[in-house]
Amino acid sequence: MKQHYSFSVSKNTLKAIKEPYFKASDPMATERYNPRVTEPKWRNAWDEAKLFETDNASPKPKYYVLEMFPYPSGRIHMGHVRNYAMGDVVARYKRAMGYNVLHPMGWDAFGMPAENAAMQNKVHPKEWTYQNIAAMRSQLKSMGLSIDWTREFATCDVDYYHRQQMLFVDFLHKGLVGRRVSKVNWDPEDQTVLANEQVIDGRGWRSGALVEQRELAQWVFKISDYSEELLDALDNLDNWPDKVRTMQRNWIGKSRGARINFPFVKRSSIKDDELICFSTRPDTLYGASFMAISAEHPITLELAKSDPKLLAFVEQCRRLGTSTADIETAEKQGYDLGLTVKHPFIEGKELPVYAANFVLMDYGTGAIFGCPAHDQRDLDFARKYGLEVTSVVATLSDPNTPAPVDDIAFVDDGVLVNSGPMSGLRKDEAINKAIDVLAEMGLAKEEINYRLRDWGISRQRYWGCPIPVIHCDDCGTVPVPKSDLPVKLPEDVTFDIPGNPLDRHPTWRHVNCPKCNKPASRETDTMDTFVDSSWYFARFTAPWEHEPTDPKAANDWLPVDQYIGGIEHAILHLLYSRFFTRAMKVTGHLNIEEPFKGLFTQGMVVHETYKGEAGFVTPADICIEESDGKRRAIDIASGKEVKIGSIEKMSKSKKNVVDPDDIIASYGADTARFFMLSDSPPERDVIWTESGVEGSHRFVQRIWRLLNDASEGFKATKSGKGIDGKAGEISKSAHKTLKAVGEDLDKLAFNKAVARLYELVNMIANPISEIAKGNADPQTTSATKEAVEFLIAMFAPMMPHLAEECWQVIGNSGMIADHPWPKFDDGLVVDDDIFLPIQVNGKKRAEVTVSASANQDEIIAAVLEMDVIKGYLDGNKPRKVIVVPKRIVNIVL
RNA sequence: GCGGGCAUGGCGGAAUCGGUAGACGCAAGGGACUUAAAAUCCCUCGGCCUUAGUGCUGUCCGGGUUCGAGUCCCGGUGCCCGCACCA
Repeated sequence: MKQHYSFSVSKNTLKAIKEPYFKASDPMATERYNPRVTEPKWRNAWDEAKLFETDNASPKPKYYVLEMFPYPSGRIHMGHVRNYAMGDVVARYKRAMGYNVLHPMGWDAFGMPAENAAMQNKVHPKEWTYQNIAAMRSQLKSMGLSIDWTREFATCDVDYYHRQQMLFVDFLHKGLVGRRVSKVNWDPEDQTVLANEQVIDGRGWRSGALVEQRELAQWVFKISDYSEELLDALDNLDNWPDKVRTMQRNWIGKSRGARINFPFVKRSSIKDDELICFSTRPDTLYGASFMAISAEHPITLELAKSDPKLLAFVEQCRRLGTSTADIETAEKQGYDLGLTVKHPFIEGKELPVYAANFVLMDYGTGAIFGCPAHDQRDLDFARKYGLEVTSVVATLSDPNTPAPVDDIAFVDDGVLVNSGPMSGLRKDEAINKAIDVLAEMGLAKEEINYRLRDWGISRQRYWGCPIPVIHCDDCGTVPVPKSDLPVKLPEDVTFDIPGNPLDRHPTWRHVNCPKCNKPASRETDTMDTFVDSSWYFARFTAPWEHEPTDPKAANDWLPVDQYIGGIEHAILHLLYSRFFTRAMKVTGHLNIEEPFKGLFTQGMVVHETYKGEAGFVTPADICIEESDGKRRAIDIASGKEVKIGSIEKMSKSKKNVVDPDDIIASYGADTARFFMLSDSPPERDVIWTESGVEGSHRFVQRIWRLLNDASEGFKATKSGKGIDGKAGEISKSAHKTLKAVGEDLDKLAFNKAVARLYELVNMIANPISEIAKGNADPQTTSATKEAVEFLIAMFAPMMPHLAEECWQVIGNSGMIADHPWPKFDDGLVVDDDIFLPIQVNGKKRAEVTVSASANQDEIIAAVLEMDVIKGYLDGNKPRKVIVVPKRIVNIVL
């Protein structure tokens, strides 16, 4: 039996929900709202009406809202609740606004955890995954999301990965896929390859193991061909957070410079005539004092064959890790190769060539010229090996003297000096000039370099989409013909030893070559799971199609109008999806470039941590006591006090997770959803607190009580606008709130919308009480009923079940989920009288209420007549009176 | 190191274009109702003050622009996020 969320304050509330509650003094009083009964009831009603099933053929304008689909880990967590609550508000709001809304759900279902579970628990990954999906689907359904479940799929469904294999084959034919033997990041723990994007601080993003470098034949998607386009198009994604765009820009890492040839002078045994390097600062060539090439550079490797000491140096560089700590502590090291090159500008000058540990083989050409005065790494290196340091850039403040360089290189903008044709030019001009001059000499050309590498997708795993390719000794790699697709995963596999089960399967890999029919073997690598999530949003538009997409449906629905998910996908998933959409355009599956028009990255759900003698304690086992203004956490089981620790992201290791199931069982889905939308701005982290949930739940009960108490009065009245007096005020508040909440929801400012709902309820609470007592006049009752209808419509996207129940209780027919968003009256959102603060010399001293039609002179006259103001004026005339219409009056003495 | 962001009561946060700082919620304190508790309702709630006011002060710190600055500009401090030996 599940223990409910046990805080001292909440116990009574929980008890009260379980038992009907009556006011002691009034046996006729309203029963408490019981979400356990009403929530399932309304979910059934929506299902039966097929309210959220989306028709592609509907003539209404389309709106596609999508939350990043979950990995089926087993149970949903609060982060999911927050994510899907936000998406559901948008979906329901847009639906009410008259859009044909597509709001689907699926499962990012391939991946390592299923294989880990298979190894640990002797359960097949497929079984484990589908069980988890079933459990999580039922949890998500209990949230009351307006999802079209008829479009649901999991990426591990054969139906889905079949289409992914079709896409792969199409990409292959269009030259978007390559096969390369290359150095790859090998995760020794997971025994698989990782993309650069999946290596964080030199460790596998999932396993945390130190990544090794290995040579492997890899399938790659040629994302780097799209570097420029992916970069340029970011400028137009103006409904994306700047932060994400910046991160992608940096990741693509464009830099402009020159590819420069340095002819060898002393060339030893090597056959190359020249050393080619890349530099973004060719302007500083006059300050060059050495050349450095990577330990992995072909010239280094060639020389190392006959030089044991050099070979030792190369191996030492390889051993050096790639983690942050290693890089920061690593000293610049080099090995003099005994070669020299000719300086392109300075007659007779030769530069020595070193192999160096700080030069990367996979950026630029793996070779650089060292200009110590204007590059910190080069300076460190030069100081260590006693090389000359020649400053050739002057500061802007002293443009004739080379900037002095001691331990810190001068890298800022400046004026070139002692630099031949570049002398006297500013940095940027000098770079252009250098490229021009070198180009004329035939020694260089302009070059753009990108940091972005091709996307290696081969994974030596079982639980992924098989790469539909066959290796034939005679024909090479042959794609599986489309008529032979899908290449299904075999189910009879074992996980008792590490490595890829597909590799050791007795029969699966043996096939005949589709071209020559001789015995051949299947590719046993599967695709990186990021491939699965790179096009699922397109599949949702027509998941029934035989082809990967129905291009018309895809073009009609895409791009996704509002995509919502975590910032952690800012680079990987979002960049891959942008590439995939382009690749799908090239292969005719759709005709757009960008998959996501609007992107919103929501913050995490965080919670306090509690630490006892035996480690972290979960919040469900804690009771918070408060006395003398101090909060203490008590472990319920032992009765001992535990330490209240820092606020952290909810995680199993910190044991600070709150199970959504418990919350929904105790308070209902609406309370959980409403709390997730309250208080914190959605892009920021939200702190889960029990008292906060209590507050949301109080609001639920308060609305219910108010509307129930007055339900007879409402049923007997038609709703309408109030003209004057109390009724007029109520209508103004209601219409103003309606306008403001609409604007807030358009901006996804859920926390502000929530605050306005509280304000409106505070405003109409008294009139509702009067109606309940039978004391209200008909006009007030009518205006209040309209305000209540607005209120229900406004919180319906946030608390959909409560909204239906309330809609019914005030005597309205139909379902609010199917009701259009109300329209505010322009005349009611402007005030007749305007309240103006009055400042004297910029400090607030008084206030005045004037008619909205009053002109500036009338306002000034009225203000100057006020006794308070006369007191400040002391008989003098003000030097100046500033009236900002509808804002403020400021009198300057 | 490079790039980006943030800083407002006891707490989460509001404050549209430079115009009443602290909406709304939480917590806290007081009161009503009750045999009692819970629930509910009402009140107080940035700080300071022998003058309680038409008072002073207050949005990380120091300057500036302005009739007026949480908001804009310059300089600094602290924290957070991303990338990182990228030539």
